[in-house]
Amino acid sequence: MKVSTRFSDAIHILAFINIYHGKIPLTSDNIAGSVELSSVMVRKLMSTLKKAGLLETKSGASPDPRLAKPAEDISLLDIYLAVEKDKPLFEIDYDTNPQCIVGGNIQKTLEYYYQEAENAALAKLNHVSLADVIETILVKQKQKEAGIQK
Amino acid sequence: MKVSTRFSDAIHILAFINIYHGKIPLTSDNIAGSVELSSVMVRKLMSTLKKAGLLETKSGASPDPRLAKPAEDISLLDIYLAVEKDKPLFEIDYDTNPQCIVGGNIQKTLEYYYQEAENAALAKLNHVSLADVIETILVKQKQKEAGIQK
DNA sequence: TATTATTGTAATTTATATTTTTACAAATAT
DNA sequence: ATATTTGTAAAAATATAAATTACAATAATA
Repeated sequence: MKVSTRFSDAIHILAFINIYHGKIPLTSDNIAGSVELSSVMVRKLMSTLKKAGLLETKSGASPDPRLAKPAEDISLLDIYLAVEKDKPLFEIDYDTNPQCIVGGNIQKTLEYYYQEAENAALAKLNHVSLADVIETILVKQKQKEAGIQK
Repeated sequence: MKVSTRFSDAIHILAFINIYHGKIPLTSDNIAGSVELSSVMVRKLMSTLKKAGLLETKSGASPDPRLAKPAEDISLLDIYLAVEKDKPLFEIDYDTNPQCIVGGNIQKTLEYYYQEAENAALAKLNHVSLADVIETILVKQKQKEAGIQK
């Protein structure tokens, strides 16, 4: 399939809103111009983030979206779970021959080991806040402006 | 896109070969019957596993594929890297507006944090061997035969 | 109050990743 | 020799995500 960049784009949207709040009108069109996504996709993602309690938005003219809580209190895991729900990090093939010893037991076996790996990754995401991401973005921008290549 | 189950299927194939070696003819067609995958896909995956040094195969009639080393010495990470190569666990949207502070710096920022999370997951996979997986499958099969539901 | 800008959401279309199918030359056992 | 099977490529089918189109609902403002 097409590769999904929902998670990456959701972080982008929240960082953009936090950085540009009060500086430019935060319409879905302006945000879409930075993410280079259709404004409909931006609104869909924002709707999802709103339902997850990470974002507050308004309908109609002069919208003014803002983070529902401080960027320090939003972890990358919060954002990941908001947009990916229970999508597994490692996919399991559930369409196997149940008559076979392997085909009949591989799913539950892999579920266990995959879960361990997934938990380790999500725990790391839980230790990174949106504020960390924004700070890193701003540092990289200053480095760029100072002519420092990395 | 269609969801890829390459990793899951590759583990299945290796476990199947290990368990049924010497018991039934290990043709790609027989293996495909357990994985419920086309025999062409099975041969492709086996070809990939062979190139990665995990499997030994023969062409022609009476093929006799076998693990290239003991199942204890093959980790799930070895298999993952063989079939997924450098495919990232978390996708980054590289198509953003480079003129924007966020769009111009988000990729390198996320690469860093995503890498930490990915490494944590892959480290867990590195601690699980194909032998562990096979043992778990055989235990689950015995439980099933004993009428124990889990 | 009428007008304008924008959101929120659904339906359709398009793009693209993955698997399946088809095909066949090459390899090997019998 | 013949039959079986691999290894691999090309084309078709399938699945999922994003883009596009459309429009009613909402809210600012002239």
